[in-house]
Amino acid sequence: MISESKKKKISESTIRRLSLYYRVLSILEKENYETVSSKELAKREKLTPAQVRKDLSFFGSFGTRGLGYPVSELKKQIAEILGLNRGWNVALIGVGNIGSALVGYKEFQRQGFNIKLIFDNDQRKIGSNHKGIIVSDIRNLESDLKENNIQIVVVAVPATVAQYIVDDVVKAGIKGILNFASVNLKVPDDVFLRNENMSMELEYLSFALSNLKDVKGES
Amino acid sequence: MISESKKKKISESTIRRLSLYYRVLSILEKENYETVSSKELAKREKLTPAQVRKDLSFFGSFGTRGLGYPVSELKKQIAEILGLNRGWNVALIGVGNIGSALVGYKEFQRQGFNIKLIFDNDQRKIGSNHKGIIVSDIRNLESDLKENNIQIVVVAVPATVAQYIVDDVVKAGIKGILNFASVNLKVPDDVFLRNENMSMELEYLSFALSNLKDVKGES
DNA sequence: AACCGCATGTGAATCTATTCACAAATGCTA
DNA sequence: TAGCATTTGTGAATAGATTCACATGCGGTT
Repeated sequence: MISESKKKKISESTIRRLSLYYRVLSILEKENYETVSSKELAKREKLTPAQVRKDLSFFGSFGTRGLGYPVSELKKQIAEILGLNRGWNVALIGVGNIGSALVGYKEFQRQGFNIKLIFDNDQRKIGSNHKGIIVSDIRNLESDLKENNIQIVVVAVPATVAQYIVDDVVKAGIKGILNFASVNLKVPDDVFLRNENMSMELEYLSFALSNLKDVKGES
Repeated sequence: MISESKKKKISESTIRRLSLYYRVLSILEKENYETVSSKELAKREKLTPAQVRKDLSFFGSFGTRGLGYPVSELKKQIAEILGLNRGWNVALIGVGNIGSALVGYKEFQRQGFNIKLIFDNDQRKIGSNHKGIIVSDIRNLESDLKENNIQIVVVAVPATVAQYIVDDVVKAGIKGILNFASVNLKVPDDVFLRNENMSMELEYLSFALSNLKDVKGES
């Protein structure tokens, strides 16, 4: 909101680091820090101070020379940038292994992601109660998503059906999708799709352990 | 094993893309493709042909000019590079929401990651059976890890205790750790730590949806 | 009110990753 | 076996991200 002509494009890495800063700031706030330097912030997430300052500088100048950044204020600013304090209506599709875990995942609520609807196609699951939410029939997907003003959909269905599901999700006008299925989904250009590929990090470990020589480590 | 003096360091992005290639090749193999071009491979994971060729070229030359890459052979080669066909003994710590989901996550076994041990500190969970594995007492962590020749540990415990757990894991001589707790863990330089931060992707979506203008989308 | 120490904010320099572009090699066909 | 259509493999060029380095400005102190 601050700068009106922001034509600079922010890199993905910067955004991901904002998430990290946000997390650290939450902790610092609890530890009653008033201010924090880029040096300290960097140390806590194993980054460099210059990186921290550069990242933040894309969005404004939040610090005070000689002092550092005001913890609570900066946290608020980053929440604003990331859109975390507006609250998001989320729907989850698929109540299998991963789906069930996500329903109970506290971290999501904490960040303003509220799971409002859960879908499945299994008659035995439909109607059952998961943490206070009744599982809906996938056949009502499109209308339910619209009626409940859902903004983000989390897909946790088998890879074989994920594309069909996502096609329907897109039809319902959803613009943000988080996919846990291990498959590359096609969506229109105006839909944001992010993939959570849990095997990938294990495979990275596998590679690192198999090639100890030429690898640094750390995510 | 092929080249002896591989002093070139492979970038993290390249390794992550190898995972993607591996996934596509598995599918192509099932679809009975004999060969595949860098163009087709690229299309299936929304990358560029040059990127695919460059990535593979770091490890050798697997293709045939004019023809493309032999699907099964390349898949085998990538498995070798990533260390996927040797099989890994994995231990899971924490049988909460996420931990339970991971025990049943088929994708892991498929890639050669075999969960051999499960730990928890909750007396009600210890001794119980999860998909054929009896939950062990966290107090036996160090000895159990050693006795069972565990190579990779997956940490799915609350953020507040994750560092203590990891310290013990490191003491047991484990060199590969996958962390699901939302906290930055400290480990020695010779230990590979990867973080799976599930909120991060949602936060990215939140940012993208809040700033539709200056964002491209896609993970 | 002048000084000192500290830490930000940011252009410039460097380093890294991606893409380009083309020579080299292969299979196929006639 | 010669020619054509492909597609690899890779240096060189480009684009992008990170780090450097320092002028700038703030707070505290005397």
